[in-house]
Amino acid sequence: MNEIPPYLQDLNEEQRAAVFHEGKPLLILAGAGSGKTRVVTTKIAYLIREKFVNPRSILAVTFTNKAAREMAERATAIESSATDAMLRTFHSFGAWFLRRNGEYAGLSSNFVIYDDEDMVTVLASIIEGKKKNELKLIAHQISRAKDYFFTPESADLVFINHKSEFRKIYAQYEDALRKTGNVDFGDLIKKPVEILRDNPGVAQKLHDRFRVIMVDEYQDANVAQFELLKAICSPETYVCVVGDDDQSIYRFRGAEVKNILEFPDRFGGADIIRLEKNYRSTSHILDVADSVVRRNTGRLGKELKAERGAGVKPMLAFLNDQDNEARECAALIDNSVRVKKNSAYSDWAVLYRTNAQSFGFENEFLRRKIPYRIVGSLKFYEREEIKDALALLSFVVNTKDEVSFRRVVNKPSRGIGASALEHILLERAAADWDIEAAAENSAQGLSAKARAGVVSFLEAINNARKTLLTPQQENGAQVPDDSSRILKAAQGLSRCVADLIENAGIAEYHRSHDEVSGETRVSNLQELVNGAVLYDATPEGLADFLERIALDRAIEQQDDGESRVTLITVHNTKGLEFRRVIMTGLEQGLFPRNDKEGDDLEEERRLFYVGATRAMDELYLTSCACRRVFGQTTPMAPSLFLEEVDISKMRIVGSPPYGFKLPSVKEKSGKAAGHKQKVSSDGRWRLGDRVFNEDCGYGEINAIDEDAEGPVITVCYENGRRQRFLSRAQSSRFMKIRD
DNA sequence: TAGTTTTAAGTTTTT
DNA sequence: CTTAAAACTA
Repeated sequence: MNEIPPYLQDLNEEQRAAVFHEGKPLLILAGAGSGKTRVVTTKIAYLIREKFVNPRSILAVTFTNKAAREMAERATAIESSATDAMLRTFHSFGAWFLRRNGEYAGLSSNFVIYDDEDMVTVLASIIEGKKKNELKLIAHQISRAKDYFFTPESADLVFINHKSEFRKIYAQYEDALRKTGNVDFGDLIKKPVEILRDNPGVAQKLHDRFRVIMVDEYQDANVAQFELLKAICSPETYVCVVGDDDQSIYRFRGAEVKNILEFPDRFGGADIIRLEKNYRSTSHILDVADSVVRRNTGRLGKELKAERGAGVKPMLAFLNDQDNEARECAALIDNSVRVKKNSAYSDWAVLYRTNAQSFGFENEFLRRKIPYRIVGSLKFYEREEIKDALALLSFVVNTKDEVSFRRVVNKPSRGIGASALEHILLERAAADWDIEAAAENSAQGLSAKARAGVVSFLEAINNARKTLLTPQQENGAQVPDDSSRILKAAQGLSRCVADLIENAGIAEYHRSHDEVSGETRVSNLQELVNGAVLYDATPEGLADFLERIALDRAIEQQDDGESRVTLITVHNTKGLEFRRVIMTGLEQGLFPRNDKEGDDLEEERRLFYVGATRAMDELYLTSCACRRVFGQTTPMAPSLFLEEVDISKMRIVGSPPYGFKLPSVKEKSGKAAGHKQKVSSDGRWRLGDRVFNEDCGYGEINAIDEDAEGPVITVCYENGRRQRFLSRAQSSRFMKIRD
């Protein structure tokens, strides 16, 4: 027996088996916190170091950029040459492939990637008289179709939308998209599969390059991604996928759990290794998470064993409203960091179901000076001025880009209205679908005003292109000495981007348009410019920059080493862990979302499971009695999950709203617990009495305390409000109702 | 036709 | 409370 190298020593038996495994395809079923990232990164290092596999022939695919980065970091820490392995998301791999082989699908290497909003613009250009919401739905369905690898001709398209109209629109959309020379997200997966299928030579080259392929979070792969995986694997490729069916949370995006179930069949009798030892969470936390997800039918089922002991019980807090929730979370964190020696802000994460919920926490944390960072929050790249600037850049890169052209041609106002626009676009057919050429050729059909506008637009584009192609000229640097190269590296693309935004009048447009918000918009543009600093001032550099933005919208958080609380959506936490986690907003309609049922409800349960299993030491759940929605306070019922959860493993604080019965829990705990009584000392009130109040409606007496001033009564109303009052101060506005 | 004011409608989750 | 569509004015 060979001696075991140190980096393999702390692995358990199953983990080690997974790392050493070779030959047949391998499916690793890895529960939450069972060390699967560790297995993948160790395996990469092991293959390079012990099996002399060329790092360049290893491909590891993940679902988020963050996961890809983390994986690269950890693998490189063990084996430095792992830096040459390719670690990408599925989409980023698809883009990488298409930049090199797009010609086989009629794409040039400078395509840009359309987001959902751009899809809607394309649809709007081919369909008349549909509202934006309808177009959004169609765009969504086209995305789904591509996730399932359906073409406009596929018979199965009826499962997405049964109308024959949809088939027609999908076909027209594909046609319009092709003319722009660009791709949407779905194409990044679908087109590579088609190219590999139709061009054996291309496939052969790829098969020669990648001998080892690993997929992380495999439960989130959709049908098209599964097809891509098959297409990049040859019989000689070693394939290893890692996943957990209980953590599949992207069904809405076409993820198919059956990819996991069918993997052994589809990949010729794969070996299966289960990792069922959880090293992350204490057992009470796991029990709480498991008690909810076990209600799901149709799961592989597994016993996750906690290796860390029982720990403290998770806490469930019933609170009044979202302001209360923000304050309580802030107080909890602040207190913990202040009091406990071993608690830092960075140990904490506040989880929520929707991005919109982050606002309340941000405000409160700012007020209390609690340092935080927000993960995700796509808002920045959705701002109008940013989209304008990016559209301008996209058009410079690809002058067939109709979506971007429409967006910026008349911004600032150049007198080019709808009719002029249509005229220019009609000229495209004679100009090989190049819009810039079409605009040049369209002069005679336009009004004098529009003609002048077109000239000024073309000028701006041309200037931009000149700067991009010959960026060094402005320095007059004949000798390419070190200092000019350093200068170029430091300025990168950002100078060109800044010039372009100025010259094309985007910045001026926003400055003059609205004095108040104009300045913020211009400073947002400046931030975009700063982001371009690392990229070359060349068309390729620009294309790289745009791709990064399209595929990885998480704003680069500067790591100043300060310890910060993490604010994050539950979806975004996948693959992360925190010592202390607060899952907020456990209310019916919010989490789980609106009356989800069947498979959708099961997905929400898995989401709960993912969130809860992020916690290592402490888990807190909050549920509010009411919440502001559309600016109006509306009553909320506690989440269904709070009825399903194993309550014996939790501590409860506060009392649930009117009418909600926790399964087998004694009355209420908390402050009043010590001197709780059935009847008030003045005999006026009885615990559990129904009462009516003009302002709040029906309610129930929830607690009776005795004070120096006499009895204090607490009422919970059906609308979620709660009220405390002195018995003797109560007037006739209150009516008692006997059962 | 471009820009503003009024009115109606509406909240997932992400590559 | 915010955003999109419709209606309106210069």
